[in-house]
Amino acid sequence: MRNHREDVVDQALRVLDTYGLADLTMRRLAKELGVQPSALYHHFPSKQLLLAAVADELLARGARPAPEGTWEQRALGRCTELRDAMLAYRDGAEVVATVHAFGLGAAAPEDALAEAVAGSGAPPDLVRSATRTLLHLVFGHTVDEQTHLQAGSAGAIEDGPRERSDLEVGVGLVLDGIRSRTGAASTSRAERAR
Amino acid sequence: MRNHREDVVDQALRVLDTYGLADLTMRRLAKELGVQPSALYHHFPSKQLLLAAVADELLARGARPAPEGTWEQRALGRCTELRDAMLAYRDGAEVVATVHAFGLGAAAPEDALAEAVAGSGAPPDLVRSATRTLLHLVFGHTVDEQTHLQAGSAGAIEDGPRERSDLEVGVGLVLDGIRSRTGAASTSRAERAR
DNA sequence: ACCTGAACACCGTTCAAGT
DNA sequence: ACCTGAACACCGTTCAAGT
Repeated sequence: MRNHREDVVDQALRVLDTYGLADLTMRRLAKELGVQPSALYHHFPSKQLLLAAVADELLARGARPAPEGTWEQRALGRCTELRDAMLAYRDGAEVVATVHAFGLGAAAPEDALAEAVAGSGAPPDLVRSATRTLLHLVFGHTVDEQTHLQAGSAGAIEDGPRERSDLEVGVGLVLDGIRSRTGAASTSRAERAR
Repeated sequence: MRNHREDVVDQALRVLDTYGLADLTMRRLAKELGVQPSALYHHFPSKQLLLAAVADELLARGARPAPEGTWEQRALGRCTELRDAMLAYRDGAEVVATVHAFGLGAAAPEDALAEAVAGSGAPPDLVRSATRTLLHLVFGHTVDEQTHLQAGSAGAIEDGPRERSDLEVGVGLVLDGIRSRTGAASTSRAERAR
């Protein structure tokens, strides 16, 4: 029955998707792996760090080839890539958002988004702020969306299209904001606005 | 020892601020009130609904008089009001964000922000999307900020100013985005962008 | 390197019964 | 209306010991 780290993460993702985050407990996961709960601590020092690995793997599985086009199209592409990756697993958005709130999780998704935003030509400080703004927006929106999708799974009328456009509108507002700061005036207005 | 609903919420806020969200358990709260854990279920049907009442009270205590000025100034005022209210209690941002993610909590804070955003003259759909965008931004940012503030309380160098400006930059980007959609072209570009 | 067995110190919630 | 007492079905984590 000897498991490796990857087996544990893989089974955790399976438990998450099947039973939800509330049932993704160390004991439940151990049982599913045919092992004692204490055995998990050979692979991860805490549940929190196990969850971080789960979030990283979840996002890695939803990764897409780098988007092409204008920087706006690439930024929007990265945002929807994140959204779709989180929606692909039950409670995926909550897992990723929680891990991020604890300051854990890989930096790759944020870096990829920052690369696209940097394409605007904005100064580094603004790129950093704008990237974090977009990340918060995608996380918050997707947690909401997933909650409603999962709660309303019994409902007849699906409000998927409205949700989708809602994220795109939000991202669009931020991208417009970046453009309005980097486009017209070459005076460092963003610097003084602090 | 007979407690009312408000006594329970008040004590919960005290426990939250003193020991943090992880220690705000039904059993701990009951002990602090000099009561059996089961007694709390006379006042609230579940911990989740107790937390919702705690989040509402926390925001109510941080409420400020309606801000004046342009709609941008009023919107920013509402965002910083929310931020400051959450930062006033230990783990306040996490409590409010969690309650909101579960679809609970009062609508008043969102309504107040929506009122300011509506001052832009944007169509109702855009006001709704922009308001939710700002809310996600404020929650996400403040959870991050509070995590860092509490984690780095032992550190010598405080990065408060950078954090503060970071939220204001993010909000500014969104407000600029709204203006760019409602200002120049009166053609309903926002409608077609869906 | 990976796991067992047993324990420690907790959880949220229910329910019959008391005043 | 508000609370007690007791129970049910769980948690995350530690640690000595096994192979």
